[in-house]
Amino acid sequence: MNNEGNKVTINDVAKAAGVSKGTVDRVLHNRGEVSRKSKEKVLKVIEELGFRPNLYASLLASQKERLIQCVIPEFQPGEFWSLTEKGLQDAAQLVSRYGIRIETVKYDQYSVESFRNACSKVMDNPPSGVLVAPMYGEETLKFVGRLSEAGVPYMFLDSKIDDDGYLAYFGMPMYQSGYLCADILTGGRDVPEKVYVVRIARDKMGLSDPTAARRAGFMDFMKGHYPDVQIDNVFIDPKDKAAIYTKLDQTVGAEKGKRFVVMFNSRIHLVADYLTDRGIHDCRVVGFDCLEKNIEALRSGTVQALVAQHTDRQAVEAVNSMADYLLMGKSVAKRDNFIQMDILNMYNCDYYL
Amino acid sequence: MNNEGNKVTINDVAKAAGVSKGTVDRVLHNRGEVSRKSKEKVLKVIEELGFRPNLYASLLASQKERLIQCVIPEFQPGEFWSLTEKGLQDAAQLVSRYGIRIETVKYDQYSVESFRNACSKVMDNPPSGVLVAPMYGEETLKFVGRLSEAGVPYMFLDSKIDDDGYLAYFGMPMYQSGYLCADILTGGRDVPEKVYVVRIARDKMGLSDPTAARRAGFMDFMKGHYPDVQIDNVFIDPKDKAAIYTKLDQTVGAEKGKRFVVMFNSRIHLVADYLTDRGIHDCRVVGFDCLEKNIEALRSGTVQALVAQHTDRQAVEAVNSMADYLLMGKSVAKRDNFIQMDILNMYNCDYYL
DNA sequence: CGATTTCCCGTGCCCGTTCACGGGTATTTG
DNA sequence: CAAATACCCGTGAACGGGCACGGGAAATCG
Repeated sequence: MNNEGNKVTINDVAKAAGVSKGTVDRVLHNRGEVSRKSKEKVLKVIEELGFRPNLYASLLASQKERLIQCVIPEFQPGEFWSLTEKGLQDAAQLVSRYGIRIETVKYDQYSVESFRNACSKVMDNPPSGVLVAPMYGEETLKFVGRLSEAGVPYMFLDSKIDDDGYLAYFGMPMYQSGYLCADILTGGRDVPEKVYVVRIARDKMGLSDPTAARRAGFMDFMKGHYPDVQIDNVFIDPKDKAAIYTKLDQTVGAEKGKRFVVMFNSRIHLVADYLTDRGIHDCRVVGFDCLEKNIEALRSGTVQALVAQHTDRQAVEAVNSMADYLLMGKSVAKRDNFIQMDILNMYNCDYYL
Repeated sequence: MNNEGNKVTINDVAKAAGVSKGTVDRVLHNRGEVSRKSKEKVLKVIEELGFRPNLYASLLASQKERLIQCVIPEFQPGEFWSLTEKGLQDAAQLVSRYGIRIETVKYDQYSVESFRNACSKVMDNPPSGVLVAPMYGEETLKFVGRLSEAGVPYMFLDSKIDDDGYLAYFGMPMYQSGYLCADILTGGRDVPEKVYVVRIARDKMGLSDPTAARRAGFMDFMKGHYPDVQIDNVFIDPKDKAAIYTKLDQTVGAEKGKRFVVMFNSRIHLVADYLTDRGIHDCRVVGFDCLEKNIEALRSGTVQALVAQHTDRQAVEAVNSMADYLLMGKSVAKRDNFIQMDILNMYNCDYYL
């Protein structure tokens, strides 16, 4: 019906419905000024003829600019979120020719205040669509509430909040990533009696740890497969560089022989630096995320494996489906999109980007 | 210059160059009838103003259908090439709105004759562009020669032939994939004194083995890291199902204790079936490619890891860049595109597709 | 030198939608 | 009953590029 040489134009519809194309257009974008009778007739004809507006003509004629705003945490070059930013930029280029502009609004992930400000900034001048990487549940709920009121569609990136107005979610299965990581760390090897779980992160007061699910997956795997292994948690505040070394000296560095080390956020390179400096080579080290510094640690052999996700691709997909939605009202195929988990080691990391 | 609100139209260019838009258009699609002087002037102005034709206007005006033909081996559902086919279908949907149609022409990879036929079929009605997954070097050279003559641009998929007229190549780094595979098979484990390299493939007379480079990478790794390990080659013709079992009984099945098994093509699931049937559970098995049957073997634990590539994504990228080329004469960024190598195990395979 | 050919180039319509504008009825108001 | 007000609806000019057509100027020919 609407396949192949679909030559049905708005004029055909108009003629068949006994009205003018202006009226058909008004019906299509239901912007009123049409009698109930005409509207029904037009709708029926559209259905019968299988009319689908020509995308090109439509976009050519309505040169309106659309804006997608993306709310993500701020970052230093090379940090985790920079890959997301890169994806957003790539996507921006792709959709720019559809008259869609991408803007990122950044916030300090350690400050609710800052997140709140970012949200207000978005609301000041409501865009056509919003992508948000949420850290603060409560605040995010308020934010998306206001978006809904304003009729602005939104999607979640990376993390998801318990809400049901969102159009789509793009992220990683966190629990499974922890499980996978545990398998890579141990798989088929003689496992030492002690495994160090290092956490170098600022305490976000009152904020749930985004890697908590990952940790849970890891723990469950260990409990199931190696119940006797002792797991040492090493918690370090990253403010003080020296503190990291001191703390690692007391734990990982204090022991001899085969040890396993794992981290759940993206900062495994800090541990790698430590191990290199101290000349420790008998640790099996596994971490997360494809930062440049982590890759270097892979290449040098200090870190054996990384579990990574193409957060850039994730961002691209999110922007694309938002664009599809805005441009042609096409709602997304899957609401929750889990991106693939990649295992990187020194032999395949060079082909990753 | 050409970023943001790029409002430069063909009329602006015409005015600035002191010609009419007709002339600019002729230059753009270099269809002649333009004096050398005008042409240069126009080209210069285009560069200076950063003019990029409006895709919509262009497509709206020239409603011509373009056809991209893809020559790939035929396959049974679930086999290696089915993923490529899927990618082609996905891509077809994406570019259909630009008036581009995708058609696949399949050939029997064990018959030169069949390949030759496929090529003639393409030449009978030359398309706007061609993607080809070549198996026969000589024949492919003849084919692309004829394509060049006809002015039809072409790209290579999966394998590359020694030729220099191709627009782009999308594939996997074969040698490195073998290296990676060896690392996964052995990495950090006690390695048995014997490793079985199984090859279940029809002999393509006179045809070079596409997995040869992979084998070489594997061997080099082993030579470098485990020079004392004996590597047994097990070559089986797949015609006879029983032959597979017989041969495996004589080799892999004949031994007791920890053994390693590896295959370089996509048929590791055949070995998995054998091992399951015989109740053998102490083999470490690593193979290639994300077939449904291979994934099942991963899930059941018979195969421990797969090295895979997103051949679907590879196909999508190839089609996209061909489309970009055809639509806007944009030549591809990278000529040789190596796709990432993925490591799959039972914990991440469910998130792969 | 006039006639013909070649080489270039400008003009104008077309593609299918969007949307501002203005006009024509039916209804209400003074 | 004329005038004002709703309420609907048709018209036509964009939007930016593709391309057929035809015509003017220069070069070639007889």
